[in-house]
Amino acid sequence: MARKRAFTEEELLDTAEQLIIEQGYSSFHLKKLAEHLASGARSTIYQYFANKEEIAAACMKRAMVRTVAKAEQVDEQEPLNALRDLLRMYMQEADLHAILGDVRKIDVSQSEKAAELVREVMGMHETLSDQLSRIFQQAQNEGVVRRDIPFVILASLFFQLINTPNVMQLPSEEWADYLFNIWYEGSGKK
Amino acid sequence: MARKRAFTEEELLDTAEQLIIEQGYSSFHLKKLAEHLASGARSTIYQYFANKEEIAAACMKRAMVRTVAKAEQVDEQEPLNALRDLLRMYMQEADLHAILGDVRKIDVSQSEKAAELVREVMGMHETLSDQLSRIFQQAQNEGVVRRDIPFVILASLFFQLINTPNVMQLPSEEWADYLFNIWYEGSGKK
Amino acid sequence: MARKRAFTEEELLDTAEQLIIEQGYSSFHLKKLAEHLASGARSTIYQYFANKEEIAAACMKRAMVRTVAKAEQVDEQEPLNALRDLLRMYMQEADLHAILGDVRKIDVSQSEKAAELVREVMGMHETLSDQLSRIFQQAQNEGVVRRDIPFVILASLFFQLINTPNVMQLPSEEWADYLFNIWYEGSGKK
Amino acid sequence: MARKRAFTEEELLDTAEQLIIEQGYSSFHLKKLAEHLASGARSTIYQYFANKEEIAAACMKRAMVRTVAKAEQVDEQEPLNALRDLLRMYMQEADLHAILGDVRKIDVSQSEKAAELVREVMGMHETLSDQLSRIFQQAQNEGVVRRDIPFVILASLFFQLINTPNVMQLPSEEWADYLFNIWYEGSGKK
DNA sequence: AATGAATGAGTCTTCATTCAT
DNA sequence: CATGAATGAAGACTCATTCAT
Repeated sequence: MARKRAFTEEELLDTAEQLIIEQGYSSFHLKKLAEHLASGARSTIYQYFANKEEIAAACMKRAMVRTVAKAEQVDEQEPLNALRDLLRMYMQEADLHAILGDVRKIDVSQSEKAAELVREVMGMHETLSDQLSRIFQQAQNEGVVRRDIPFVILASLFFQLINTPNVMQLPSEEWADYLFNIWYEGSGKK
Repeated sequence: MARKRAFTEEELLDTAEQLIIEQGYSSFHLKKLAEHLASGARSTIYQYFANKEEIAAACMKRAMVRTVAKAEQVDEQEPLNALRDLLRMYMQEADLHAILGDVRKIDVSQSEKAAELVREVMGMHETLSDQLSRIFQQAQNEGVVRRDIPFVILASLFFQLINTPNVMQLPSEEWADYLFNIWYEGSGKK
Repeated sequence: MARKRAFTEEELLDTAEQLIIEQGYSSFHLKKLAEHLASGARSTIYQYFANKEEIAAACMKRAMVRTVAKAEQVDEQEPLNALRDLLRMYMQEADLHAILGDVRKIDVSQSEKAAELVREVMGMHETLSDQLSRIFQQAQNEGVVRRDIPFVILASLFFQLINTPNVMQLPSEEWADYLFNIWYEGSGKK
Repeated sequence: MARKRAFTEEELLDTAEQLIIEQGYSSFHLKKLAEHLASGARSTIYQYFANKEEIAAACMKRAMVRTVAKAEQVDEQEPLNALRDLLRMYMQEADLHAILGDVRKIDVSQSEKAAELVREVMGMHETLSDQLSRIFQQAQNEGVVRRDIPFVILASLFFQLINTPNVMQLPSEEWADYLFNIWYEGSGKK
C-alpha cells in the first residue's frame, strides 16, 4: 500500500561501500551516492539513515561482520593451514584494509548511532587481530615460524600481503597461496 | 620596494606536504594550510600557485624529485647491497607511499599545470620502478634472489616493507635492515 | 588594503534584532537576514559569526547589555520614583520582552559560544529581576505600595505594562507615566 | 468498507492546538504532529486538511469559537460582575493569547481556505473586543470604573491580566478574582 | 606584493507535499 | 481511506577563488 522502493538498504550500502573503497571516505558525498544509485533522490536516503556518518559506519560494520564471520570459520588447529586459509579469506575481502584506514575519519561527534557503529567496528578489528596473534603465537610454539621475530611484526608483514597487486591475474586463491609461499620461504635464493 | 614576504614557496610546500601526509589529500584545505603557515593570509597563497590542485601536485613532485635524487646515488653494482641501501632510503622517505596513493585523487581537469605536474610525478614513479626492476633482474641473474618468481612481484613485496609499523622503535636504518632480513629469509622456520 | 565591508557587525545585529522582534526567533533565517541587509551575500555573514545561533544570542545579549546599563543608572533611593523611571526605561526597550521569551528557543547544543552568550543573557535577566524585587520590597517596607500582595506578583503585573499598545500615541515617557498611574491607583472608581 | 479511521479531525486539532500553544506556530511541523498523534501516518493528515496552514487556522478558529461561545453566555447586566466572569473565563482559555499572537504568522498566500479561516478568527476577535468595550463603556457610565481613562486602555490592561504567571498556584477561579481585585484597586497603598 | 573581505558553488539536512499501492 | 515511500524546495554552512585596496 505504498510506492515501490527506489532502492533497498542493501543496495545503498553496496553502492556506498564501492564508493568509499574507490575514492576514500573523505570524498564520499551523498550527492555522488544518490547519482550512483541510478534511481532515487538524494533526500530519499534519509528515510534509511539519519546522516552521512551513519551510512559510512554501517557500511564498514557490514564489511567487518562479513569478514569476522568468515574468520571464525577458519580451523585454527594447524597454524600454517589456518594462516593460509586466513590469507585466502582476506584476499577476497581485500577492501577491508582501505575501510579500516577510514573508520577513524568518520566524525562521530554528531551522531551517537554512528559512534556506536564505529565502536563495534573497532571491536571486531580487535577480534581479528587477536585471532592472528593467537595463531602466530601457536605457530611459534610449534616451531613452524621463526621465533627470533616478535609475532606482531610477523603478523604485520603477513597482513600486508593483501595489498600486493595481482599482476599475474591469478585466481584469488592461487594468488593467496603463491604469496603465502614467498612470505614463508622468503625472497632470497635457497 | 615590496612588502616582506609572508612565506616562501618552500615553507608553503613543507606545510602542505605535512598536512597531506597526516590527513590525506581529500581533507587537504587551503584554509587549514593558511592556518598552519603561521604568517600570511590565505589569499596570499594565490601569489604563488594558481589553485589548490597545483599546490598538491607541486608538493608531490618535490617529494618525488627528492626521492629520485637519492635513488640515483645508490650504487647498483652489487644487487643485494643496492636493495639494502634503497630500502634504507625509502624508509626515510616513508611518506612517498602515502603521497603516491593520493596523486590520482587530484582533480586535474581544471588545471593544465596540475595535470602536467601529475604526469611528471607518474613519470618519476616509473623511473623508480624501473630501477627496482633492473636491480631485481640483475639479482636474479646473479642468482642471489629466487628465480621462480617474476621480478615485478619481488619488487612489489619489497616495496611494501616500507609500510610496516616500526613497533620496536628501532632507528630507521636498523629497522630497514631488520625487515630486509625477514624479506630475504622469509618468516618460516629455518 | 582590502575590499570595503558589505556591512558592519553593528548593522548586522540591528537587522537581526529587528527581524527577531518582528517575527520571532523560530522564523529567523539567515536568508531573510541577508536580504534585509541590502548589500552582502549570505555567506559573508559567516565572516562575523560562526552560526545562526550565535547571531541570535549576540543580538539578545546586546539588547540586554543596553537595558542593564540603563537600569543601573536609575536612582533607587525613592522606590516610587525608581519604579517610574524604570517603567520609562523599559518602555523604550519594549522589545526586551519579546527577546526574553525567545532566548530559550536558541539551540545551544552545537555552539559553546552561543551557550555562553545565552548564559550571560540569563544572568543579566536575573540582575534586572533582582533590582525590581529589591525596589518593590523597599516600597512595601516604606508602605508606599500594598503589603497584602507578594512582591513577585506586583512586579509581574508592573512588568506587563510594557506590552500595552499605545493607542493614544503619546510620547513614550508620557505613556509610561500614564500607565504607571493606572497601575498604582487601579482602574476602579475612586 | 473503509479502513478504521486513524484519527478523528477532533483528535488532530486537539494535538495541533497543544503543540502550537507549547512551542509556538513557527515551530509547528506536521512531522511532529503526526508523531504526537500516536496512530496514523503523516500523509493521512492530508485526507482531512489540504495543508499545514489550514490546520493551524482551523485550530485557532476552533479555540476562538469555543471562547466566543463562552463569552456570549456571560450576563452583561452588571458590568463588574460581567468583567469578573469574563476574567474567569479567559483564565481558563488562557492559551487564547498565545494563539492570537500567532494568527498573523500563518502564511495565507498559498491557501484561500486558510485565508478565510484567518479572517474568521480576526472577526471573532473583534467580537470579543467589542464585548469588552461595551461592558467597559457601561461600567464607565455607571461610574464603577474610572472615567478619566479611555475604555480601550482599560480593556487592554484588563486583558493582559491573563498573562500573569500564577505563582501562588491558586485554583483558576480564585486566581482570577485575586487579580481582578488588584486591577480594580491598584497596587498602591490604600 | 599582501591581504581583508566578498562571494557563489556545492554539500548536508529537513520538511511539506505528492504518489501509487 | 490509509499509508509507506519519494521528492523538491528550502535553509545552514564550508571552502576555493576573486576583488579591490
